[in-house]
Formats: sequence, C-alpha cells, structure tokens
Amino acid sequence: MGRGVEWAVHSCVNMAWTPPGEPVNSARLAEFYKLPAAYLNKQFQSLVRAGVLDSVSGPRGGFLLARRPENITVLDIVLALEGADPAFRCEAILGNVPEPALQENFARTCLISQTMRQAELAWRQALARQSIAGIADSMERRFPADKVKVLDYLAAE
Amino acid sequence: MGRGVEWAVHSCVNMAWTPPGEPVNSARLAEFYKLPAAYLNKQFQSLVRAGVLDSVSGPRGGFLLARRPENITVLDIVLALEGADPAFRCEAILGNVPEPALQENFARTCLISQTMRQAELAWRQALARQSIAGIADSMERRFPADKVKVLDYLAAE
DNA sequence: GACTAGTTACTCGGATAGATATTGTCCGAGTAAGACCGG
DNA sequence: CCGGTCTTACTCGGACAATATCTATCCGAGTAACTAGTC
Repeated sequence: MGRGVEWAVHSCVNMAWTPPGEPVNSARLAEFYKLPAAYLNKQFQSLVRAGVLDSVSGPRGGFLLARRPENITVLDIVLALEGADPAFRCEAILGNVPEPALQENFARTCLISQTMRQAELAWRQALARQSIAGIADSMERRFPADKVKVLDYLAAE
Repeated sequence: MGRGVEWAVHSCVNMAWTPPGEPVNSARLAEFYKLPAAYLNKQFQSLVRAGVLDSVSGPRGGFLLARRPENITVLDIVLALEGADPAFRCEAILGNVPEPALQENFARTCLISQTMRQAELAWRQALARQSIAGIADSMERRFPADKVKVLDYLAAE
C-alpha cells in the first residue's frame, strides 16, 4: 500500500477540524508533517478526482472536504489513492488449461478467486466502518487541546 | 498483490491431489497453466523458504507440500510470497509534528493505524479460514473428473 | 469614500525524472536415476 | 545374474536483466486578492 494513504487520512482529519468551507493550504500541511509538499499535493489531486476533496485555486486557496466528514470513510480515501480494482486479480489461468472441459468448470466457480474476494470484502468493510468524522471525534475527545494546536499551526503566519 | 499468488495456490491444490510424498515437476505445471516456467520455479523457492513446500532435486524431482494440506492455509501462501509485513506501515508522521505534546499523544493511540490493522486482521482471518485441503476437496466434490484429468496430465510423458 | 481596472503573487494541475519493487530470464551446483562393467 | 561404480541428464537454487509501479520534483495555467487610479 502506498504511503500517501497515511498522509491523506491525517490530512482529511485536519480538514474535518477546520471550519467548513475554508480550504487548507497543502504546503502548510506538508510542513506540519515534514512531508514533501509537491507529492502531497499530487495525492490530493487524486482525492479531488475521486470526489473526496474539493480544490480552491489562487491566494488563500487549498483543499477542503467535498462532503461532510461523516460521509467520508477511510475506504473512500484508500480506493481513491490505490485504485478501485481489487488487489487480487484473477487471471483465470485455469482458462488456459488444455482440457476444454476444465475451462468451463473452473472459470465458473474458481474457489481461489472467491476466497480472495471474500477476504478483500472483509477488509473493505472494516475500512468503510471508520469515517473521518469518527476518527476526528475520537481524537478530539481524547486530546481536546490537540485540535486547537493543529488549527493554530495551520492558521498561523 | 503479486500475480504469483494465484499460481501458487492452484499449484498447491494440485500437489494436494498428487499422492503424498510424490513431487510435482514445476516445469510441467507451468506448461499446464501456460506460465513462465522459471518464474513459477522462483515463486516455489519462496514457499520452500517459508516451510510450505519441500523440494526434491535431480531426475523425477520437483516440489511437494511440506505438511498435510489441512494445515496449509491460503494465508500461509500469501504471506510467504508477499512478505509477512503488514501492507499498511504506520510511519508515525504524527511523531514529526513540531508540538512535543502532540507527539506523545498521537503516537500512543494512532486511530488510523488501529483502523488499518483491524482491516488487515480481518483480511488475514478470512484467508486463514481457507485451507488447501478445503479448496481441493470442494473442487473435487463439484467436478470429480477434473482431479483425474489433472493428475493424468501431470503424470503423462 | 466607493467603484473599477490592472497588477501581482499565490495555488492547483499535469507533465516530467528518479527510486524501488515486481516480473521475467539464465546458467551453475547438486542429485538421483540409469548405463556400464566386473564378478 | 547381481552388485557396484561411473556417467549422464535432470531439477532446484540463486545470481542477473527488464519492466512496471511508486515516489518525488518542477514549471505553467488559472485565479483570487491586492493596489492604484478615477469618479
């Protein structure tokens, strides 16, 4: 899994903390986390294309959540950055076997493919259960001062 | 996920079908599935290092399951080929933030890392539930003739 | 003081290199089978 | 005919390229804010 996922989730949590409608400067975020600014920017572009973020150009521009944080899941972010295709692609190598009879049987009910799909489904469901709002709320409840500090840092200067 | 996983699982199922103690020729398997022989061989080497397969050198050599197929799960194969490290590596970028107070708080209970770990755990559990024996049995029960054909092809010539 | 036009600086966006992991290939070390020879 | 030795061919094993993907960087297009000038 790409490392940009971690950055993106943290960034989205911060965006959930900022006042709605107010964009967050991506360079400032990168500085905050000591990340390569241009690359973080590139990751955000993928999120914009996926409809997770909106972008604002020009001075005092930046990125902001495209919808309410309750409706953005960790899965949305992962799929936006890693691609929506399943990690396990069944190439149906059993369709290549010399016996035509086997081709039909195997292709229809490839148990391996089924197993992989079930596992990946469980993985996606676990990620889909966690929303950005949920993470942001939990963090805020545990460490109330932190949200203020983050916002101060992003707003300062 | 590497494509070798699919090959390896299919191959292990076939090995579960062959008489115990009898190695399967890897080149013959590759020919059966129309796969690059040398690369399949390379994948098997990883499985040998992981203790999933045993290898037999020399004429009439090949690979065979290192333990009973009931005790080999799909997860074993995936971890052997993809590495046992979790796909999501928490780089603890929150440990880089300028505020020392935040470092401590976040590092201890990084909810994002927790979410990712839970998801991956669910994924692994799903894969660990399926054993090679289970897949082989299901296939055989559904299409009894197939096992015979596969064994014939591998044994022929 | 308020409005408008022009300038400026800032931010996203995609196009462009570099690093890393994956995929694929090749040849040598070791081995077991089979051939050959002698008893 | 049987046993032992030697040769031989076969298979794994790891070292070596090619390719794709991920990571990182740079500069241009577009935009909103700011400035200056005018009414």
